Amino acid sequence: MPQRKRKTPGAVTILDVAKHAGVSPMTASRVINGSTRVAVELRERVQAAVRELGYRPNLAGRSLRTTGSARVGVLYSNPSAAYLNELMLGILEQSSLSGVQVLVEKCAGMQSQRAATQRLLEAGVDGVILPPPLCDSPQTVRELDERGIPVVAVATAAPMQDVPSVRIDDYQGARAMTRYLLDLGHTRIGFIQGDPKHTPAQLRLQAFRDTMAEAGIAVPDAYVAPGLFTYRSGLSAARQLLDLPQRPTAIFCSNDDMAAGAMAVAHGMGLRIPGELSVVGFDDTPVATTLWPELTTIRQPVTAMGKAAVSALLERIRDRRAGRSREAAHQVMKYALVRRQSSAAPG
Amino acid sequence: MPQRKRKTPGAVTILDVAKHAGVSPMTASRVINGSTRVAVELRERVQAAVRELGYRPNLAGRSLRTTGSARVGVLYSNPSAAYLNELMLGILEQSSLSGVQVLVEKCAGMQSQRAATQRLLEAGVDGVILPPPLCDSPQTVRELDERGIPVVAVATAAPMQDVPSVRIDDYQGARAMTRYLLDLGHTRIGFIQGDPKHTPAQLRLQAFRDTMAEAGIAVPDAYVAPGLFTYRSGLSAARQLLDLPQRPTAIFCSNDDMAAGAMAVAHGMGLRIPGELSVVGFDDTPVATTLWPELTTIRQPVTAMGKAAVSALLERIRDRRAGRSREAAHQVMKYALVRRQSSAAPG
DNA sequence: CTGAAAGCGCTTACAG
DNA sequence: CTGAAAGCGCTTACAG
Repeated sequence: MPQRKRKTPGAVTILDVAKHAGVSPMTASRVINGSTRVAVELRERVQAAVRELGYRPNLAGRSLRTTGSARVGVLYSNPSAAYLNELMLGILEQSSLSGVQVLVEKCAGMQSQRAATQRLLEAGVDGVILPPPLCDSPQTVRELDERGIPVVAVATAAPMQDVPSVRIDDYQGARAMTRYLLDLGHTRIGFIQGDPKHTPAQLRLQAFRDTMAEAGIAVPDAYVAPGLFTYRSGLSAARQLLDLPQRPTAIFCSNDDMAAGAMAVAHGMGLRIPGELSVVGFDDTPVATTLWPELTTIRQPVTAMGKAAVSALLERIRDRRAGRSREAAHQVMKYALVRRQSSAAPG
Repeated sequence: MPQRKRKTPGAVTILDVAKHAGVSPMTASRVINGSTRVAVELRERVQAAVRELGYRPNLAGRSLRTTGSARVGVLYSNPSAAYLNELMLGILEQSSLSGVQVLVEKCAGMQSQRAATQRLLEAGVDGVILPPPLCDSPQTVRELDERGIPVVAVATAAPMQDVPSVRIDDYQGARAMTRYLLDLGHTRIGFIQGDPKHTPAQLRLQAFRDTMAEAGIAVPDAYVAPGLFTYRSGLSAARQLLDLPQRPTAIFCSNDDMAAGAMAVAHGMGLRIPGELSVVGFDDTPVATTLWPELTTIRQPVTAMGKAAVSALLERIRDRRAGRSREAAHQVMKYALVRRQSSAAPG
């Protein structure tokens, strides 16, 4: 007999599992989704069948039934390319897992932001993810909120009460980094600020100041240089700091891109890193490991945050469709201080 | 009446469109998918309905019917983090659009590669995407092929006859870059090779040699330094080149990461870029715009290549399921020479 | 605790 | 050229 009915390899469905285990598809579904209300024996038979058949649920089928047809928008303005890349990786990965579509809109300035929001709405998105710095724009959040579109803010340091957020504790992270430099023996520590409109930037600076004050070390005004999170702004800030008569022995940059800029300046001036100058960053984007020496920084689990943002948003969307209403969840992910070769005790 | 039946915003289905246009869902489907076999009048009514209702097809529903349940594997070994990030972005984006699932496996060395392949097969993937350098591993390709798993090779410079591939023309790209440096007036041009096991690396070197030869300029052996596509290898290669008694006025690096390394060395030696040394790269990853000065490089549309790879693989999978067999398609994407600030006429 | 029925949104055959 | 029927794989109510 010609193998007309032969399944393509890998096309094991939940019906195959059910048949193989001698149960109904429903029972198989319950086991696979971890429902407790299944007899132990049946559960084990289903689990065995899943293993033997190599079953993997088809997410298109699942999401068609559960989420219905969800669409998630991402509205961003001008974050670092590397940061956005990593975040999008997480967003797309989770979207694919959850079977939702992703629409991305870029905007620059308030006017183009209204237009971008409009495009997202016309495309029928059911919720929007706001990466920094838009996560801190009350107008943006309000505009979406007024139209009944759920929002999740990513990496805001000042989460709004009723807007779910995914973030790390920027204050504690910057505090840990400052302590680390102090413990190495540095006392003349320069700081390059991030974009002051961006709440994490404010918090990182505050943590730096507080930690220095607690250590009883005065920070001259000239030791805190303005920056905008861009490489270019890191360059000029570092020049400012390194041209001081009494220059710092360490520079704490509010992100990795600015640290890359600071390193370039130091290299240009012939300063050895970390021998004559320690440079540390924040975020741990791919740039950190491309630099030489590799950058000591605070690891922010950006990809995981992207995934978490999608999950949080979907939960919000489902609640809304079901007419439920819950308090906004604020997820604080773990940061990590990653020691690499760009920092050492002062020479 | 309580709005029990009210649709959630954005949940416009093809049935809504059909009703609004006064046709059957099938006719609506045909119009939406661009079938020509529809009367002009009906087509226009459907198109109007799509516009007015803001209809967007639900891809989960579509893919459930068309692709069935496809799963795509990505098997990679050790490419640059930035390169892989960009590629994955394209792969995930297209997968989400096509409603297919993505499974990613990393391997290092032959043994772990067999294990990774095994895991992908057990997960029931219907096809595998091979980024560099695995795209050039005949063993890997053969192993998958023997089990009847379609493969698409990304960024191989030596596409195998019967394995579909997505790539740029590395030879022409490297040729264009070499010409560009020659046209600027450079004659002492150093070259940092990529991993010699990687076919694009071979081709880029060959193009460099050929173009120099055509220009009648001899390339001393010492001007071609070995590298492995890593930042670290770029560092030592650049040291080698810049320590020569008669050092080059320009360095052509086989990728951006190595160019970043070369720049660091130049900065460390106090060489001004591009005044005293031009540095150029290849790929245009995010690193290129993070460096200072920003890097002149060959733009490879990596994200688009990721999308194209998924599409090519899906086509292959569908053909296979339908029992069709076609010749393997080899897609050559456009590169672009991006002039930035790291290159200039010799000082 | 278990299962038969129905349907998520879409498109592939199959009739006209 | 157009449409009624069926089904992709899964899970949500609804009965027992």
